[in-house]
Amino acid sequence: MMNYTAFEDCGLKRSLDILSGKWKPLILYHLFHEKEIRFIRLWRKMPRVSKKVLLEQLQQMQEHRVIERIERKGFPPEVYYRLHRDTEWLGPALQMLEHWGKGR
Amino acid sequence: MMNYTAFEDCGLKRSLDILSGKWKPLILYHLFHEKEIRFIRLWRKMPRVSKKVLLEQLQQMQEHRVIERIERKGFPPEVYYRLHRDTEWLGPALQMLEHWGKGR
DNA sequence: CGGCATCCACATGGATACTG
DNA sequence: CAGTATCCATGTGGATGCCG
Repeated sequence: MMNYTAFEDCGLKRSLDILSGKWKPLILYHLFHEKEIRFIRLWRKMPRVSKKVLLEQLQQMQEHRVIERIERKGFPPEVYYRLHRDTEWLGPALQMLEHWGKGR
Repeated sequence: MMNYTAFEDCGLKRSLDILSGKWKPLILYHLFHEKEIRFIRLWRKMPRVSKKVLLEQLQQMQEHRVIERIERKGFPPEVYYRLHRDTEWLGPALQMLEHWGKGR
């Protein structure tokens, strides 16, 4: 078996804190599909979240460099979100979790 | 890039719900190290959790087949916890998360 | 349209004491 | 020692409305 000493300072906890929550996995799902998605469109895909909460989740994910925010000036405003590069390479791990999760 | 259609039914959300929380990542950490650990010993390693909460977390993890509970009859009672086999093969994914988490 | 400000409900975690 | 029962604090998510 592998050496799990790496868990010691619990980056694991930090990751899980960052990626989990009521809506973040769903957001991740959509961003893995669309690469770049406009806020209003993302919101329409998740009709059960309030705008406030969706925004909060997105902001937290920005702070943790899970996603990036792209703003195109003008009126009405246009804001897009996309995965951060660092998150893309996490894809395989997330897919394992996805697969594992289906068994429960 | 990979095909992330697998996220569709959001096993990802289920996994993250199951593995995250205030103490579960820590519990996982200890179990990845010790393989089989007695309740009281685990508790002493996590002095800031109340016994009640620790027990709750362990029970939930049992229900989701993340860990197994082993009881050795007698008095005083002896109860051990260990990772479920299905969780062990998740190790690599968790290590990626561990590594990724350190960067934030 | 994207983002805030309020106010609020409820689930989750916590302190403590008790039992077999 | 392992597990339960109470009671309680608080944070996270939610409904709604306003603003540039």
